[in-house]
Amino acid sequence: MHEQSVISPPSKGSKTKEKILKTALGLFAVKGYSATTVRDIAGAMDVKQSALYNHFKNKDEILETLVSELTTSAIVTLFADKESVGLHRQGKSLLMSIATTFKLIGFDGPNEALVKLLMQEIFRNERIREIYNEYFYQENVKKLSGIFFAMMQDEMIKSSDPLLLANEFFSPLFFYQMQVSLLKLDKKSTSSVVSLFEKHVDYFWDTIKLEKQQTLF
Amino acid sequence: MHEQSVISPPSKGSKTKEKILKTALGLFAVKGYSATTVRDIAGAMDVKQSALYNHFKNKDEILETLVSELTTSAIVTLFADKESVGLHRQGKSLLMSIATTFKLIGFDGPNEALVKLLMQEIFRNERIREIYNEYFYQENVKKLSGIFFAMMQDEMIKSSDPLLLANEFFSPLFFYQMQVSLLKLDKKSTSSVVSLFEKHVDYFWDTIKLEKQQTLF
DNA sequence: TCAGTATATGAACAATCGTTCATATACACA
DNA sequence: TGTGTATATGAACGATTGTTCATATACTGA
Repeated sequence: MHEQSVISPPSKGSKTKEKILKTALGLFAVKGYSATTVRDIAGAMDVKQSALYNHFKNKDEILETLVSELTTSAIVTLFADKESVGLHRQGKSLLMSIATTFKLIGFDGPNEALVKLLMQEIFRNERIREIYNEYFYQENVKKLSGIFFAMMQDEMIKSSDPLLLANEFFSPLFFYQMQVSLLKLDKKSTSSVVSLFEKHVDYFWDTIKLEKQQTLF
Repeated sequence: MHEQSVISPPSKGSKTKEKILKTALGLFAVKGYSATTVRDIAGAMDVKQSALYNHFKNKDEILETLVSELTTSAIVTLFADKESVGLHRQGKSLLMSIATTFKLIGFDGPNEALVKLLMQEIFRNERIREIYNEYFYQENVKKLSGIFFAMMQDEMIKSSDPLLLANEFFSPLFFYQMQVSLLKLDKKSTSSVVSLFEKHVDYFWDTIKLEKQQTLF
């Protein structure tokens, strides 16, 4: 997984390049891409703007690099890589861990910035829409569908449309995460929204669970 | 409800001013506010840019005017003005009409553009966040809470936290509406998402409804 | 018809934009 | 230590930005 040429020393890694990306991400998330100038980015890292062009051929390439990182970012991978088949057996606690992942993203600096960047540029940048739709929405909803389907077969939850269930579980999490982002911008309290993550899982599980007998945990 | 001063002739209404707003809204929705130039707006209505300054003192004022219109726009008023106390008696059909309102906004030109403008600028514009939060989110969730509370008292639905219910009902609608907007940008089919509006109401009502003949205690 | 007001024009402005490039400096390796 | 490569600098560029303003045109009411 070398990001550059094979010849370049592996110990290097171009520290400045990463600093540019980190700084640019922070600014893009706050001011938006087109309102952020190259001088803004350079100024924020105490460097002249011409220096950036040793690492990126232009401003667009900075955005594109950040966007590329989205595909492997934590904000699109809600499930641990386990890929285990029996994942659904965890039942409610699996749903809770997914909800927690959603929640934590809103409180982790870099990931929070990525979400803000995504939300601001998704209406203008087709590539971002692609990544969002394919890696974030479709992929996760599909996985959720599979999990709910398996839960139905194992008679853990009531029988219904797994895809609908996946959407119904997913969309409030997305919404609550956005609410948290917005509240934090105005330094308002997020506690009431934060509690909704857990309440959502509680409520959701209560509505889908099938008690054949009392065999919980 | 005079929009201007009391002295100005009521028959007037300044046709160009409205055309500017309409044109600007369309461009802001597609390119974003800061990427849209005054020349873009003027050019789109076949006029020189200096002409705009007879109607607005600067570019910001155009945005501010559009933002002000948000408060009275259809996208924030999900409920008919009826303010009737027995609204909750409509039961499921009330929820369905709210969902339909959400759905239709995504297919009505001006409202769709307003939604896109709102979503793009909400992270940068505190005023928009205020309006969104107060008029759109808080107001509607509060009304929904009241409706669900009344439904509980009338034993139409199961007893639970009305505010949580309101959020659980509201957030998927918001999410699905955004999905439709995104799909339309790439001219993709929206039918599968569109069907989720109705499915959401069906599913949601099924989980909350209380069948009278059921024995409690 | 004419005066007065409202709107549109064309040209220009200062500021800022992204980008280039010759040059200076720092750094790695022999 | 010296040499070559990578990175940073300063200055400048052409283009574009929002905005102003004197002037021209269109429109209204008497």
